[in-house]
Amino acid sequence: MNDGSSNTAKPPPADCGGHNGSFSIVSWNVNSVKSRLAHLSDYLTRFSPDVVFLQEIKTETESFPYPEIESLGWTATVKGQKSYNGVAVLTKKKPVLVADALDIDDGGQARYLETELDGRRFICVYVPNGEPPASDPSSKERLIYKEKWLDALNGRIRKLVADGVDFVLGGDFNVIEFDSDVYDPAAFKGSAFTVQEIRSRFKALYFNGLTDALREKSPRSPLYTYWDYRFSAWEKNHGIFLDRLFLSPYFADRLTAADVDAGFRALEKASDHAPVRCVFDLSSAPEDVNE
Amino acid sequence: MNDGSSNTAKPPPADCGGHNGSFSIVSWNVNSVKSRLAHLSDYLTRFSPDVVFLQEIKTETESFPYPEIESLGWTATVKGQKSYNGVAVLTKKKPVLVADALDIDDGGQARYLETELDGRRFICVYVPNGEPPASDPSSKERLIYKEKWLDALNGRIRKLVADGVDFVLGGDFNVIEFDSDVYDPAAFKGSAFTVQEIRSRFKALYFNGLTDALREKSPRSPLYTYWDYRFSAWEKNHGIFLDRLFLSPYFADRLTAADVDAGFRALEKASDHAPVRCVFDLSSAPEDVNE
DNA sequence: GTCACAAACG
DNA sequence: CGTTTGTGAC
Repeated sequence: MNDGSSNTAKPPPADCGGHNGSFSIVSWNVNSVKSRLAHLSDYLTRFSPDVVFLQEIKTETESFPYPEIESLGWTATVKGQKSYNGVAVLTKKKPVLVADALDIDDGGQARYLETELDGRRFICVYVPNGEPPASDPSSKERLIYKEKWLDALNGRIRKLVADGVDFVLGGDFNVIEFDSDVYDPAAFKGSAFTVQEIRSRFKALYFNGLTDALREKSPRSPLYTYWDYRFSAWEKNHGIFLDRLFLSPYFADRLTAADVDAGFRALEKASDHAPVRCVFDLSSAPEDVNE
Repeated sequence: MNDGSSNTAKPPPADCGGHNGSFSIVSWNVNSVKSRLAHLSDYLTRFSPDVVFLQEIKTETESFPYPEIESLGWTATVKGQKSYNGVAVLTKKKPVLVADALDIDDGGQARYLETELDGRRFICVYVPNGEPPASDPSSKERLIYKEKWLDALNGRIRKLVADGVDFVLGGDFNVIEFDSDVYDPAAFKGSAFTVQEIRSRFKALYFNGLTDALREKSPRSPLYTYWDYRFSAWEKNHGIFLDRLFLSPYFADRLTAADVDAGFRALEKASDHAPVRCVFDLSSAPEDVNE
């Protein structure tokens, strides 16, 4: 069984929220921001993250619960869509909206949001799932879309790196990088989460010099961020590592901690994803700079 | 505006629940017993009624929430149906199921439940609405069904009275007896709630010597038990008196109180009907017996 | 299993 | 407005 005790949500350390140079960023696939408003408000109040990436808000931009989020002290930059997908970036100061889509012809699916604040980019992504619909299990259409989407993301990231931009790229990547990232690798063999066409495009992100914050710092093993609602997946700890925080070198050098707040998956009416968080010390030059 | 303050739910008097001969019966159209389980549990715990008539439980007999009701100390006798209608009688001791339908050919709509306990009958009814469907506003089919149903009910009641059976007949009668029983009589003129064919059949119940407990004892004026979910009907007190408790002479002679618990209509996620209650003193012979 | 949505009903 | 049912998604 899984009670999430090793990662149950707890009060923030005193240096959270930007004091003393501490800076924290969270990514959370909330599976409907309206249904998750109580949990999200609770998270914001307790951890006071500086930047929050939300995926699957499942509402249109105009219907985002701005009043509730703003009353807690955050401003929301939103790319919404009816029923499906939808991403948002919450920040304490109003950012510049750099882009609300990748350069891809996908009928305007709300999966990408790039914001800039104090010269840094905060990029929220919801990578396509890629599995065929139940009505047409042999269709490759969604897989091809996922491949194209990851190609476009790699193109964008390559450009930011080339331009020397400091950024954090977080979200639900819908990729199982290693067999050890899923409770039952055999069950996902050949799926859009594991096939070579997808894994290779995912790994290309690293070639741009990015660091996976959770892989770097989280003590959790196995490192899961998603547990299906069905089949008692949470109780059996049948999870998958899907949610990621990728750091450009500037942020990677200043990373102090990263973890999965699995306690939020244990709550009543939880999202099927837990929030993932990374913490930075932005107050001083990193240790290795002086070596 | 309507805050229900004159009838807000309050703790029961010390003699509730069968102590000292006090005996109480409630009728409540819950509009889905599953959706109303919290309110119903609250009601049962606070008022401890001896008999409860539920209408519009909107679930099949097997899907009734027996565990929750039984854990509170009641046994449920249920005539359920998928999606629509459905009636139940809750009692503290297991009753005999006398009938779960009237003698009428209606495709088995779950609208009638007659139980016997300690030689008394407790009869729960959900009278057909009778209004035509929106798709065919001139259809008389449902009105005719309502007429037939009330005829069958009258036949049944006549027989019980003739047999000298003591009983309480409670439920949602879907009849506006007098123009003063509705906030806007003009709006219901010619409707299946008020037309002569229905009112005359409804009034025939009285000819069997029954007493309307609420009309007899409730201080409420106007006496409403239903407020539409739409058009802010509750806030404007645009109500209708639809839910009734009819008493055979034995019960009428021992009636001590009857009222509408409108406070339950004021709650969040309320049913559109309030529970109606009558209280008896069954410990001694009634006053007028010795006169 | 938990979402969102669209009908139908009252 | 607030139920139920059905569909589709993940």
